[in-house]
Amino acid sequence: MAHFFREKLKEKGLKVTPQRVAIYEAIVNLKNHPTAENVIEYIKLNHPNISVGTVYKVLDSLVENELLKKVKTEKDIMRYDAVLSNHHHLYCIETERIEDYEDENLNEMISNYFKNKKIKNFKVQDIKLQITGKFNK
Amino acid sequence: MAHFFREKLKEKGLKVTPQRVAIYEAIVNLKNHPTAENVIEYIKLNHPNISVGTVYKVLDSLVENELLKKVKTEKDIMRYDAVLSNHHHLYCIETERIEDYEDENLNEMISNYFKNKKIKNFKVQDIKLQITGKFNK
DNA sequence: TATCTAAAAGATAATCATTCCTATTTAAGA
DNA sequence: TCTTAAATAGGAATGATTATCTTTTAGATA
Repeated sequence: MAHFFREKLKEKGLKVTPQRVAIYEAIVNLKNHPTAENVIEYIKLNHPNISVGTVYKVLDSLVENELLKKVKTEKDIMRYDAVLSNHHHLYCIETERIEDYEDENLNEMISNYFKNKKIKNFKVQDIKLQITGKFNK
Repeated sequence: MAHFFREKLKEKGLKVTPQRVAIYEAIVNLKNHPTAENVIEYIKLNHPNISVGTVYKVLDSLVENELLKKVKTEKDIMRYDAVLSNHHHLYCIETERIEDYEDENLNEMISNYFKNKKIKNFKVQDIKLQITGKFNK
């Protein structure tokens, strides 16, 4: 995992720094699509000297270089996702929980639909589902 | 339009104030899913005495009372939508443009799909598509 | 129509996540 | 090991949003 990340950084011409590795690991370990603040808090435990500004900068540059994804939320706070494969999200209406949802059949069905049905004046590049609902206890 | 809004306010037990009407009209007139700031700027033209705090408070309460919807964006800025019917959004990757996309057939297809295919431990309540791509010039 | 009252608005201060700035440090190629 | 551009630390600045407190007002009631 860390190895994959290091390789990806190199590919993109980014330096492999302990800060970047720690921040990436934080996102992976934290699960549930952490916010920048979640990451900062988590990072502090084992890397108390990594500065807040660095976390923001690293998150931005990782998103820009496609090593992380941003997840849209109802709230105005950004959350981050280390899963890069094409997937959708389940949003819980009761809690802040967000889970990944992968479904190849669904992807295929939708992609077929838009092969026939064109949207006027718009070229589709990517389709993501926000599936809102409730997790069973 | 303004009439519909006034009735809705009454239904919800909210007072019909000039501020609320002006802010609602701003959202409708501005099209393209304005931000709070867009609204503030627009409002200033004809209602220079409506305060910034009021705009935020009104937007919040209208969303809470389902007279407006929030639109998720890549950026961490919330945008607002006066269209309440079930619809999806087209996001332009080049500009900030967001357009509504209504498609009954699509809704039906997806809803059928999830009638059969259940998601484990999750009760689906609503599904929204974020369709990313490019508008033709 | 005048009175009353809770709700709403205004004004401004406070908050707080994010960005900016600059000196210092460091990854990694020569 | 040396060099240098890139990255980080630390802290100040920003700016959107929220909170607070006072004044105003919508709308119910008499």
